[in-house]
Amino acid sequence: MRRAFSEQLAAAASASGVEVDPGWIRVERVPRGKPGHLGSPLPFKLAGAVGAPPPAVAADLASRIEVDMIPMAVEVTPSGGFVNLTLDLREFFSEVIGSARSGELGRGDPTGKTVVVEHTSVNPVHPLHVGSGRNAILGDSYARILRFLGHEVSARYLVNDSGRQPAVLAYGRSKVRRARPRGKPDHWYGLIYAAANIAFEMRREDLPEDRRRELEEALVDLRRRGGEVVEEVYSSILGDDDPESELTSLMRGYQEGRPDAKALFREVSESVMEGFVETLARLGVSHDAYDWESDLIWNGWVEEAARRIGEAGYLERDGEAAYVNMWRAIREREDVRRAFHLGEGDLERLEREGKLADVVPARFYLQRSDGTWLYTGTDVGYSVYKLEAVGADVVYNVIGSEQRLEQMQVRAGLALCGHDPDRLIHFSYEMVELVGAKMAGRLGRYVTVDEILDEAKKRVMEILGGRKGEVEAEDIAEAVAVGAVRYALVSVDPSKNVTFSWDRVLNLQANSGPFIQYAYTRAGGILRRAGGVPGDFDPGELKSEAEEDLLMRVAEFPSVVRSSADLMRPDLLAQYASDLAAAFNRYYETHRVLGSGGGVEAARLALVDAVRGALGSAMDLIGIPRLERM
RNA sequence: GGGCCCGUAGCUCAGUAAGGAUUAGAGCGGCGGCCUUCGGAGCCGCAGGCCGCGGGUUCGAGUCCCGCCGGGCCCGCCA
Repeated sequence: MRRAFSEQLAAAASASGVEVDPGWIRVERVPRGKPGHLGSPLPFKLAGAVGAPPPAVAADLASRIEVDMIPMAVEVTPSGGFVNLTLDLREFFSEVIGSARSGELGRGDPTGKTVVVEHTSVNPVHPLHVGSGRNAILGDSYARILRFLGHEVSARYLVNDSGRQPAVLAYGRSKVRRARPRGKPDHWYGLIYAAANIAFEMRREDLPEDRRRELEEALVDLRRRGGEVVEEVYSSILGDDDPESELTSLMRGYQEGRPDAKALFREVSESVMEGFVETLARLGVSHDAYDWESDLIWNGWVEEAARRIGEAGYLERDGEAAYVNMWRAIREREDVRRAFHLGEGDLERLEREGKLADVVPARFYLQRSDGTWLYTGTDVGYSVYKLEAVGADVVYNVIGSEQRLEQMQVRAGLALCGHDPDRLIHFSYEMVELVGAKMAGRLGRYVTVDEILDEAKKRVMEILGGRKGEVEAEDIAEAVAVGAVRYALVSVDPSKNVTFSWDRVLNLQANSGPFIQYAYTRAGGILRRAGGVPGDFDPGELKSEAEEDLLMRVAEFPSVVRSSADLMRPDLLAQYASDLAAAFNRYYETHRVLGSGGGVEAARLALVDAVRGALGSAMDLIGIPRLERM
């Protein structure tokens, strides 16, 4: 309908001598007090070209538009410099309500496109913290959104088990072979990893004094949390003759598939992953597949990628180490320039200003001189795997903004393997900071997703008091906690850094997950007490401003879903859900539904059901659990 | 040093993608009401803003362009 309106506007414009692209025309909701329902400021744009003042242009355009060609439209009126469209609200509402109630509003037909969303992908060396939580929740929400729009979505987790970090953990683990994990495995291994990592860093000869102090502080905290095990890992690595080369040989052994290394690494990584899966399941985050980095190496995908880059003529060696000659590639190939988002002439400009090295490092290393693969190398292999083995048309990598350069390098690698780099898209988000300090997994300093969920749940239990049976209270508290945490992490624009605050995450009032859940249960409550919604109703009975406003918001749902997908902004849906919940609460305070009688009651029940449908869909897309009672 | 991102009430954030019909909106915190016929995890009101600063483009700029200031990130044979 909006499209039909745009097309009519474009046709009218062309009749008066100006060609415009219908997609370029803005159509928005008309503010209160102005005529019509949808309006466009197009006349302002055209005024210059036509040589007439905007109101005259508006009148001219309005007179040329064929109202009959626009579904559900009754009238077109000029209003100042705007052209406004009046809808047949009865027909419009009847359609919106119908599709909102069935949950189909905004859902896309199958597109036949396969889309990979890689998200979470935390190295299995310490528990999930708020930062990884943001990734998991953004990624999971985005996967849900794309699925809703009709794409075949495969959500995937890259288990990074072959790099230096897992090797540090495995090495630390080897120092306390007999110890049995206590508590949740990812938390226990997190302590070992941090202890080992600190030991490695402490041995560096050029360690600056302030860094040493920081490490010592972290160690004190670790000892307090982990006791003997921490101490043993730390002191035995400090006492080793040459832990660096042992680490290297361990890593090489694993990448080559040596049985002893394999047993050690897999034991460690698999236990940590068990902990992750448990936490992610609590959050309602799911993956269709876990791809192990080591498998990609053993199955030859990584080697194959390197081979193709070599075949293309851009793989060079520095001893055993292998790297891509990026400058030559970017000079010679348009697709590699595109991988770095460089347009026509950008390269020349960078070269002229001597800034090429600042934007594009000359060498992109795939392999170390000891023959082991770097993360960057396996990532190129993985990207090829996603396109060829998984069959993705497009891949979204949900990865922190600090990996922006690496992601462009991988895109370049993909181009050199013969694929269009634009099929790999970096869904970037900024980091979560703690108030006083930065989070540092390597030092064991983080706020974990588990403790946030537990704390949120505890607070909800307090509010629930004795109101519910114990089992029911548990379930409700868990669902509310999940809603609170997910909302807190999904509701901020991914491009902004967020400072972690307990107040924000544990907020149960307006502008929160629980606020949305509450509005949803209220709507459900009305419908439940009514014992069903009459099949027949007349939307003409919905006459008040609040009702019109509420329905217009429901009607906006499809375009919000579309925007959140196109812009990679799941937060738009969180905002939408919160606004719709608030509008519903206001409506609830001022309009009695049950007992309003006859046709009015039937229409209001249908409206409530429509709100419940749209709100429920929005909640599903950002993973806020629907609750019937709370 | 260079590149990318961010800078809106005391605090946490919407609004910037496609500049428009507002008087720039929420929440938290503060103050005051609704002392609950559909569930009060709610609703209503008050106080609180040179939209970082300075230029420019435009009929119109929080939104676009340029410069500056402040914060974050990247520039590893780490991930």
